[in-house]
Amino acid sequence: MNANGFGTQVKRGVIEFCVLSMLNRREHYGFELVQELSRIDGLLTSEGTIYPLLSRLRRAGLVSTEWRESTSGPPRKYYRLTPEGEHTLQDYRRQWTLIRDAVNTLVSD
Amino acid sequence: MNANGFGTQVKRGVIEFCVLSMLNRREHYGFELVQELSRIDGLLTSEGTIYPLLSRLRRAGLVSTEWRESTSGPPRKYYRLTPEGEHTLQDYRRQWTLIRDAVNTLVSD
DNA sequence: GTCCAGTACCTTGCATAACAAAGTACTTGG
DNA sequence: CCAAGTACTTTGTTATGCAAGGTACTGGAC
Repeated sequence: MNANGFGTQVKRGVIEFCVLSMLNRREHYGFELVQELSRIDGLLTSEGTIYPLLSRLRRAGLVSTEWRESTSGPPRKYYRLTPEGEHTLQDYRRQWTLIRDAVNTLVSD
Repeated sequence: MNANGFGTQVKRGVIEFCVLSMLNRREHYGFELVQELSRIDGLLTSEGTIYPLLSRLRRAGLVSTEWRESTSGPPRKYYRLTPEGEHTLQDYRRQWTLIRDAVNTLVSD
């Protein structure tokens, strides 16, 4: 309800969209997604958000995973979009554009 | 998770923002908000969403209410922004701009 | 050689909120 | 007189962000 709540609630919707978009560009591992998103003003997030999200995307068949060794730490689990994931992303893009424009119209004073 | 889920999740964040913006322009009663929002493509909503939201805004001190008779139906509960509500709206505007631009940058291919 | 920070994964529990559904009550037209 | 529209409210379900805590490996500082 307060200032923090707004960001939280909006992010609830857009984080999944952002993750799919990032995976559409190239594969990422989870920790990397957390770091890259958190570097962006307004999208600060944490492992407790991203890892469960990635599990859901996997269960839904939108991403596939592959373990790979790292030269400097624990192994990493890489995620990439499946064809179904690409299709879903397209759909999200349409919906995002719709909602974004609706909101911009409504809230402009 | 599916196509419907996306809209739901994004709306979870922006509906409150939209309602505050609409109340900033002029007072509205609840049913009216449901109808006006639902006319906008991408913001379809229902009474089960708006009435609890208005209660929360009232409890948080962001809106004030006033019952008024209608010439054509049951009495209406009108909502208007409090000074604190206006302040919160300003804050939401900043956050929305931040997140909107971040998402637009991220998801543009 | 031991300790601490960093990397990288995962899970549990809590709080929040959209929505469907059902309920109340008043008004108007057929 | 009763169905449909207006208008408000509440209950239960479900989803999800996040804090917090856990595991495990690596490398540098002391």
